[in-house]
Amino acid sequence: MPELPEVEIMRRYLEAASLDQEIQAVQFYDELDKIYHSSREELREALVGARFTATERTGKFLFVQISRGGWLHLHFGMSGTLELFRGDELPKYTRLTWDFASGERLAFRDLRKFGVIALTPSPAEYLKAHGIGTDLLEIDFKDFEAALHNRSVAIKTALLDQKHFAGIGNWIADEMLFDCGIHPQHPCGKLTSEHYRCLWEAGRQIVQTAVEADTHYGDFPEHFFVQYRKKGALHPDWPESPVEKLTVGGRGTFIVPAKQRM
DNA sequence: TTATATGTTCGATA
DNA sequence: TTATCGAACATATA
Repeated sequence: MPELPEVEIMRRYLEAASLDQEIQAVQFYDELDKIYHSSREELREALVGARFTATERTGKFLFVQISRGGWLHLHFGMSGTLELFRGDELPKYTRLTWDFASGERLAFRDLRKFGVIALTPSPAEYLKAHGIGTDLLEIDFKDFEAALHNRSVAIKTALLDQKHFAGIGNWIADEMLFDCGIHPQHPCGKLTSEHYRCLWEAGRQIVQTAVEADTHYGDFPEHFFVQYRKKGALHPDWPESPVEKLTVGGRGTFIVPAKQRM
């Protein structure tokens, strides 16, 4: 579930669950070591006996400051999530736990193992090394437009690219394009300034609404496209134009054909 | 059995 | 050198 709003909710959850608690142990449950981008030894050494003291987030990239120095980076991939628990019964798909002196344990769960757990000297350094742009809520319209206006790729592909602005994922991209009545395969650079303006505003509004609803889809407004994001579904504003599925940039993409013409 | 899933990275190609 | 495309990654479920 992790796009910008989901990661923001995770950031708040992690703060509430763990800030300023002593980390008594770190335990590893991914036998492939797939998601540990720092070694087990480095992670243990950096974290055991330390505390988390602050958090930061850019797009889908979460960072946790370590009292002893340095930062921990968390990325949730396609299926990562955090869950607080107690005792020996691990939540399903737990890949790592931080065990606090209080007896509470924080699990990093991740069915598909596309997540990342890594040490880094600072968020800025990590983001620069990975070519990640400004958070979607931070970028101003001028820079947003500049990042899009001279490109030839499909607009949806450009929205999903984290290089210039970060945080948009598959469902938010579809939501933005639906809001603005833009076909996802429309060449990015051929849109008008009004289109870019609409996308910029829609992106901010969608993210803010999703965060306010705790990313619980059931609490989203009825007109949110994500609620009808499946083949054949009928959006209440377009009952005569069933949702169609296509593939754009290798990603499943849903549109209301009558509203989103090329 | 085959396709798909809310993401990123890497190699090939233009 | 830069931009774009497609496959790959690991696992469960329809």
